[in-house]
Amino acid sequence: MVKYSEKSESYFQKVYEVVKQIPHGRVTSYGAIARFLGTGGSARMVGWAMNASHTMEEVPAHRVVNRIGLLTGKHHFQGTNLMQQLLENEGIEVVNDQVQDFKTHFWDPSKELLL
DNA sequence: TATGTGACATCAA
DNA sequence: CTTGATGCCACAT
Repeated sequence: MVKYSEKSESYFQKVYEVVKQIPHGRVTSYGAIARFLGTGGSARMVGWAMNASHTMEEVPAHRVVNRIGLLTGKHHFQGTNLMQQLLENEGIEVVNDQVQDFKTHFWDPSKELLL
């Protein structure tokens, strides 16, 4: 059972903010977000935050993939291929649940966002 | 307080 | 190159 409280205004909130700031047509990795937040090794936490994201706010979790550009969390979306559809809708080529030219579409918050 | 969990990341063999 | 094992940290029970 992974259904938790509705509001976790903490680390999750920070993750959401970063994810929301992802430019249209770009994707990032959990590790990049985690490192940007300063937690670094808590990349798994980012994914966990995403888990709650779809139940809390409208966070473009489809723009967040693992470091190899694999849509690991697509099963958490409503549809089976919803995540891929969204990415393709933004001009990102996705094949076999994997982002093509991931390095090209990659968006590093610590570099692009620059805080 | 302690234990379990997670949509990852990284290293070793 | 592929597979396995470990670390990691925040949150929930």
